[in-house]
Amino acid sequence: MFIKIDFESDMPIYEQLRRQIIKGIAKGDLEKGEQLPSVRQLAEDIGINLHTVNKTYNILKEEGYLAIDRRKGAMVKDIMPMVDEEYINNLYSELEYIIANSYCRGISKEEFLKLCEDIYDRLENKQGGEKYD
Amino acid sequence: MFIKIDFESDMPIYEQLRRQIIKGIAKGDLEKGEQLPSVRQLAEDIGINLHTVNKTYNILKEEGYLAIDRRKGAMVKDIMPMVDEEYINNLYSELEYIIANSYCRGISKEEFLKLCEDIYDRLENKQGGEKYD
Amino acid sequence: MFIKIDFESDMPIYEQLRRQIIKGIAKGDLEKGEQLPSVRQLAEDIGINLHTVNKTYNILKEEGYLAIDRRKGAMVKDIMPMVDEEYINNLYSELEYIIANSYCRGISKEEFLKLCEDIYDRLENKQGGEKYD
Amino acid sequence: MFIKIDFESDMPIYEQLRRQIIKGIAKGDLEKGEQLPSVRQLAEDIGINLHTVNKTYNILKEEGYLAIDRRKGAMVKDIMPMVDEEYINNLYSELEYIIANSYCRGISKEEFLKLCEDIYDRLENKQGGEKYD
DNA sequence: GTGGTCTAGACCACA
DNA sequence: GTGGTCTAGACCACT
Repeated sequence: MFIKIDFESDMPIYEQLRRQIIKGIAKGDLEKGEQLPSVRQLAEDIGINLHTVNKTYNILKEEGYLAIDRRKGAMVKDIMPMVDEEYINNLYSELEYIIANSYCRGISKEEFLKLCEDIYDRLENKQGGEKYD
Repeated sequence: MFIKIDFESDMPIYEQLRRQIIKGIAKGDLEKGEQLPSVRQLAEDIGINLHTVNKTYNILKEEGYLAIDRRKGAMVKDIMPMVDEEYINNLYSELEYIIANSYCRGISKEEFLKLCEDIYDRLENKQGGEKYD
Repeated sequence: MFIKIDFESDMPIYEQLRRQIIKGIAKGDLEKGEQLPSVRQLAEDIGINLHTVNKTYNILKEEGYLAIDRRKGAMVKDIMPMVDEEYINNLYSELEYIIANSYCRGISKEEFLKLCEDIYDRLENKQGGEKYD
Repeated sequence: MFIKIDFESDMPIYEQLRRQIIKGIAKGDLEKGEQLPSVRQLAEDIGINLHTVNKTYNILKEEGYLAIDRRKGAMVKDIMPMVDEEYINNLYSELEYIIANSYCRGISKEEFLKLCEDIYDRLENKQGGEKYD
């Protein structure tokens, strides 16, 4: 599994896990329709509590990333969650803060955009292709 | 004061306050060398406890945004904090997550970059010019 | 626990506690990776408020002495904090004052160096050997 | 005047001033019997409150560094304060902490002693000779 | 049970 | 008046 948890981070474990799964989906490491490890399995692999994995799965289900089937466990949805107004507002507010912070510290618009572009490009090229790394 | 706290938010008040002050500095609402309200004053204005404001001020001091002068209280530093390796790593990791999330939801690279560019432009034009709002 | 607080001292409790923990680490009373008492536990043992202990733990975390693990609470880091320029400058300035003060009062260079050497030797011999006290 | 105050420091101004005067005496910048600027004068020069200078002078008088004459103001005593048990205890405890901190961070005994020796040498050579700098 | 957050009120040091 | 410290007690998030 590609999950790495930093137990000394300020960020809750369930949130670290959530973000890594989303990154995994974006990168194509987790393909649409793919089944995720069971709560028990993943918890053991990472060395965290089973409830923590469960919490993450449920949040991702709420967000529309996962479907949870009683028999087959969690799987990546075929259709990704949509962009609603709330998402845009949060994104805007978050970016506003990040950019303000970077701007104050002297990171130019060009540098920042280049960084974002690189990250996007890496995603687009990796899509469904992590086997060729 | 230009501070708005969302008491329903999951984000701690001191962190909301911290971010708004950073945004305020980036926008030029708070100018370099400018004195901030006293912890008591600001706490009263916002309707929160003075310790919460104090915590925010101290974090911003640690980060290099504020200086706490024994005579005049908190003020915006003349020199903004630098970009160090830790900052870049955090920024990268944060953006990686945000972009993964947006990418999954179908926001194109162009849309995302446009959004960032707009935010940057708004900052650059506002800098030192909040009088013309 | 080996902590002794002087409630009459001008030095804040959290700072006394911080120094004693650092001394404890240096002496080997607290080993790398060792778990510290919970804030509540230590606060009760010492007879101070848990927030005061919490403050000390957080400062030591910032300094790189402790890691706060979400599962196990505070523990001594495996890798000690580095010496950076800021540390050297503070050390120099502090020693400059201490030596000036001692020099004025007639403490000779030899006496002073001997004192430092003794303290160093005591640390080096105690390291990992507090069982033989 | 050779005084530099850092208004953003955590150390109280009166204590910064006190330490710099002691350093000044040790270096010979202030000679025994020499008259110090008046409280008013020094306060104005440094840009601090007159009470703050007054507090420093009084502490240094208590410590035995200064004599305060109603007519001539403060002057450096001909005889420096002695080393008493309290002084030694404080010195020891302070050094113990400083050395523990340095030791943890990997500063070797030799490095530390060299640093102290350098500071001592610089004092001894400067004694009464700052004019030849 | 752990630490994190927030509130509240007190007292003190500093300037 | 300023921030710094300490106490106290409550609630919450996380595991």
